[in-house]
Amino acid sequence: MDLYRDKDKFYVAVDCIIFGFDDDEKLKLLVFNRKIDPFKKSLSLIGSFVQIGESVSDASIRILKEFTGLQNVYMKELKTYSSVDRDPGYRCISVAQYALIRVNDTIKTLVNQKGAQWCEIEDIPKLILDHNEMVNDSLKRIEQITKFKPIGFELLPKKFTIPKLQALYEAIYRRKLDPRNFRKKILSFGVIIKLDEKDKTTSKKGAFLYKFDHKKYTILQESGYNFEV
Amino acid sequence: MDLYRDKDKFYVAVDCIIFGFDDDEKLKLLVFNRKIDPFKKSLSLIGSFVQIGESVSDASIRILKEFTGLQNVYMKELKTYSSVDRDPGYRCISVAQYALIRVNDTIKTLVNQKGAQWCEIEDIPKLILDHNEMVNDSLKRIEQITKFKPIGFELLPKKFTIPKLQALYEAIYRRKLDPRNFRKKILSFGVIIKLDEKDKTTSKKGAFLYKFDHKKYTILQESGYNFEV
DNA sequence: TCAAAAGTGTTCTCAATACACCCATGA
DNA sequence: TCATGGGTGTATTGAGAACACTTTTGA
Repeated sequence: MDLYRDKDKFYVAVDCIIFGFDDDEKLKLLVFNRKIDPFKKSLSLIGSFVQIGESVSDASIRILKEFTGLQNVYMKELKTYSSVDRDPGYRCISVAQYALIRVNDTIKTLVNQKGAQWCEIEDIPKLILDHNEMVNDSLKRIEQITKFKPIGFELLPKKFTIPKLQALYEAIYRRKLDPRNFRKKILSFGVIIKLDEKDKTTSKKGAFLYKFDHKKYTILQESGYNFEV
Repeated sequence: MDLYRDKDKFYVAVDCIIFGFDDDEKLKLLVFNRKIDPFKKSLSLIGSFVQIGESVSDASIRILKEFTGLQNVYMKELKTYSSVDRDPGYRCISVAQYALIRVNDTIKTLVNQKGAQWCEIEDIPKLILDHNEMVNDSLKRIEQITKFKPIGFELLPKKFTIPKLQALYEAIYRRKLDPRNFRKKILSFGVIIKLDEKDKTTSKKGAFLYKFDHKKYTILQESGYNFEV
């Protein structure tokens, strides 16, 4: 006996809003150039159908790995998109997930091989279905979260300078920040460690490199210092 | 040709975490006494399968109306629960939604007729599947949101006193608040209007009644005063 | 020597907190 | 008249915002 036999079933998809940060200090979005139907030759987020033997989050981890080779990425659920007519072809519910990654050459190569590309946040093209809405909703969410949680470290290399970190936050907030206040606030979190090296690629004087203190961050989080939204 | 024919399909459910606030100044959760299989005689959240012709949010509005008679309720998506083994019987993805409502006698009667009941937040029984997890996640979320958004008004009658509103916030935060500071902060939002009436049911002196200024609230929200998380 | 980015300190304002007494009234 | 809950004001603290100059060094 199937108790649920008269219930409707749905295709369930995940769509990933993947933000990348590169040396050019601009926030980018990963978009996919569709080579097959449906929506051949259009742009979309990267996504996939959820398979019966995986959770929604498993599915998003799977496709993120496929397109970028990355695992253990900062990725969170945004919300579900389920309007009856959101996909005119098929009744499909999508769970949007946003992720933040640091872009390097390996990733760039893989992304290209997969037929995807990075586009600038200030200049996002028309995407299929409700994907532009998903991007806008994610941007809002990330702005909110960075107010309470030092989130940007996922997007930077292991060693980074404070001016680089500031550039990242400016890209996320889309406005300029005061360098003195920014430095003060970031250091007050107490989760970055100053190194003895300098990065001289962007100035003659050179800027000190820092690293993220994962241990301290974990301890802070666990001791009730709750950033999470 | 069905492009998606080889893709898996899922039962999709909504489960509603409905918080109610009553004259006894305690926050309550609406739970359902299951009279049929699966999980006959267990307690669960109220929920339903999403139907092919409705969105997830439509489904939650539908069942909230069925159990409480209410429409236009403050209800938000929490997140999806999709572990492969979350429901041992069937592969089902659930989207949890939380809602805040004010309890009155009409609602109490309807809730009882439907085989549901209110239980105190401090003393939530074992619920089926991952429903206890959903409740805990909602409580955290609501606590977060009330920090930035004057949310509690949904839970009070049209006319209310400041001490009542404070009792509600104390129920949500599960701690005592200072009456002077609370009053100052609430009034500083500028979204409640003092009336000429007093409520004398809880004290001899009586407390002034206030009403929520929906117009002003909407204007504030629209003019970029973004409370939303 | 100078252009260009890195680094530093102080003041001001505002919001959050802590805290104690008077008021009005029905019983 | 008094017990009960309603209502008010002030001082303190800390975080965030505004703001200008010095340092370093390769070109």
